[in-house]
Amino acid sequence: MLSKKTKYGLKALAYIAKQENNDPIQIAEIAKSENISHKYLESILLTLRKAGVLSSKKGKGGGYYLLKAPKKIPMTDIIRILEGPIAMVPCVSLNYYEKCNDCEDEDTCSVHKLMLQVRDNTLEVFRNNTLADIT
Amino acid sequence: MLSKKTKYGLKALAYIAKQENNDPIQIAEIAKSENISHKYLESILLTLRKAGVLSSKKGKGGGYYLLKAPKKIPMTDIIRILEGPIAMVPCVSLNYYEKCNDCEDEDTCSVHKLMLQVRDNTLEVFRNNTLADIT
DNA sequence: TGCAAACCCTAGTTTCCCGATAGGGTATTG
DNA sequence: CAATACCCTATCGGGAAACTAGGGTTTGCA
Repeated sequence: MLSKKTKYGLKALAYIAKQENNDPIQIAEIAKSENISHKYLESILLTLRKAGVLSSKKGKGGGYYLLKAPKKIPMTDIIRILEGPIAMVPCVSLNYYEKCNDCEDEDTCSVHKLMLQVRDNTLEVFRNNTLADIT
Repeated sequence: MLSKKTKYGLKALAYIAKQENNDPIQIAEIAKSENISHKYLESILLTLRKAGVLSSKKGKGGGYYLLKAPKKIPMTDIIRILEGPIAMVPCVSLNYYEKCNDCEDEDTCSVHKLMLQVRDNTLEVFRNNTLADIT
């Protein structure tokens, strides 16, 4: 299941990407439009800023804006920042690999093989979609 | 992320399906072989039994056995029993649909469109794999 | 018949983390 | 300098996930 953090983050990014120009958008505006708690959204945008997807401008007239063109931002990046691993099991994760402590051999593990297929398919969807595609 | 419940359940089912004949297998044997807590595995197998995937035999020499041939048991069934919805968001779930309370129109929702693609791809993997494929 | 093997079942308990809030700090504009 | 808006850390409640406890019931075999 997708966390609300990821969902809200995606919606917020889509909202920002939807703008004509790249002027900073205020948290309050996004929060109101997308029905997200102001404070919670703030923490999510902060995460995206630290990860280098967004940048911000302080003070009056400030807000958040994209650092790259929406077309240049693949879903894989955003999902990994907000949700973490794309794989359903750590032992098939590319970026967050972790060995299972209950199974000895991954090559013969029944779950491993199956989840590898799921990961590959999901990854393809996220790779073929950029922020521009979901606006 | 896949829950341990699902992971353990899949491993246990694969173990049972791997047997030559369909003689009952004891919980203890599976638990030991797959490094799963006996009691926890017991509750998982119980779920699978109630869902009609497994049946059991009580008393000495008893255990769990499959009700259908592994080839006839698609992954979709097992995943839905153990994990619940396959979709990452309730609003794109076939079997567990639920409307988002934060978004008004699903057709214009950026998250909705994306997650629909993911669901379709994941579903295809689970439909094309039966228990026989993961043994 | 009786004991031991195994499953049956309910109800905890513990741990973890998600979602959200609080409360201030800091920079910028006019 | 005052209002605006982002910056940052800490905390907290609730709920689910991952087991655990403790018995009950059925069955096979000596």
